[in-house]
Amino acid sequence: MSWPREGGRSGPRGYHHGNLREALIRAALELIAQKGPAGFTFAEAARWAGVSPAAPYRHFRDRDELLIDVGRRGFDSFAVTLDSAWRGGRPDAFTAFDRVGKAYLQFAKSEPAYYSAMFEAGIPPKASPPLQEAERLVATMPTQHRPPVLMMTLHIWALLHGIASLFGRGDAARRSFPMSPEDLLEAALLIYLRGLGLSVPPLGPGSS
Amino acid sequence: MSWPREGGRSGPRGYHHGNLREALIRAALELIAQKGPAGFTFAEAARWAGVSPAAPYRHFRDRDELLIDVGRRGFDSFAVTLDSAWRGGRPDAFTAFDRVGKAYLQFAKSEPAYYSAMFEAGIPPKASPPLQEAERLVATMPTQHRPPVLMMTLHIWALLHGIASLFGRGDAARRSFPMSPEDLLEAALLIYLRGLGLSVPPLGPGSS
DNA sequence: TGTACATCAGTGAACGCGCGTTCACTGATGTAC
DNA sequence: TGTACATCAGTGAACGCGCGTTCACTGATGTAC
Repeated sequence: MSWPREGGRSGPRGYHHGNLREALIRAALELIAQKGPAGFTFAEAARWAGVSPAAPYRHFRDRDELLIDVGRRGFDSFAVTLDSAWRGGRPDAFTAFDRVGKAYLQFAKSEPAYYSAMFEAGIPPKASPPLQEAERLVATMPTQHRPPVLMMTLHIWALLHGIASLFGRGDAARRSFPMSPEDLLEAALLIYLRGLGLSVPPLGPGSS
Repeated sequence: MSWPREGGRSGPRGYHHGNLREALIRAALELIAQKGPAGFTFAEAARWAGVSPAAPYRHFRDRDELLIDVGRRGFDSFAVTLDSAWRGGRPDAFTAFDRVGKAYLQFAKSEPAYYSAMFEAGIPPKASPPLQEAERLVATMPTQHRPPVLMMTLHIWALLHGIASLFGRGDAARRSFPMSPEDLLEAALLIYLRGLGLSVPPLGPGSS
């Protein structure tokens, strides 16, 4: 919380906002989190930033350009989060990958606006971060047991996205069940990897 | 294609539409397929049905009531589709379940409007059809190998929803990869069930 | 079979609203000399 | 260090638009007798 001239109107702000571009992006995130990607308007973002409705046009050509910028930042931040959870694959590939999976769910929960801007606003995901992480896991497997890397990657991505979308969202779209998304994910990963012939830690309480 | 007085203006239609409620629902489906659940408007649905903007109020209290009706019909139709794919679990549970999974993907692809109205419009899914189908599969397993039924059910639902959302949608949100969603699903199911200790048919070409 | 009447399912005009977008403008900031 | 000026980043008024919604209305349909 240390960006200059933040939205809190602390002190005289003067004619120039100082950091309107950032303020608009944060406003968009706030509004998307509240009403979904389609429910956010340019005018409301301007109002939220305490600025006239014409001001955003100094920074974004139109509403879509702002939305795309939000999505792009989401992917960047997502990639950093997952990459840092991997921690060089230590102490072993499965543990590291489980961490990545949980970071994925955590991101979907704590940044629902980013998540829906990325996966529901129709923005092409370029090189999707989860793909790269899954490939890392496969690369640690013994060659003879190694399944088609793309297939396995897509399986795990689909599983993560499914769990995150159905059970792990931080917004109103969440469905609630007696199991936490994290436990659900860990169990599914163990079962899936065992099905591939890997020896994985036993499934049980306290393993998370 | 045999509903009375369809939108095609064939012959004199007269003052009364004849089947406006149905026409509005079909208009909503068309518009949702084009622009997503948030992009459809009451007024445009009326225009699409060839009727004045006030007419829909004779059949739906407001826009939301129409959307909820669409979602409800989607769930009904979804349940019928999956149920019929199960075909009493014949000739064996795995084959039947694979059929259900493919019917799931097929539904998401051929009815993207229903699918997004059901899972993205914030409508509570009540008793979700996929849950019931997964429970049927678990019920056929030998007792000693039977995993927690709810867990397995949620795993498979998440996998289906993930594959459908990321790779198998019929609308613009689809991502393309060299593997078909159906092959992806079948392989994932086999690996997962094998991970649970079930003996399943070998994975190979021609198995779909 | 006809007629009178109630009800149903539309019309179309009107309203207030918020949005996206433009325009000429102006206060604030940075820079050359 | 001061001053003149260019550029930047806002203002606020205005526009046309489509939406949701209401209203009194009217044509079409069904029904009692």
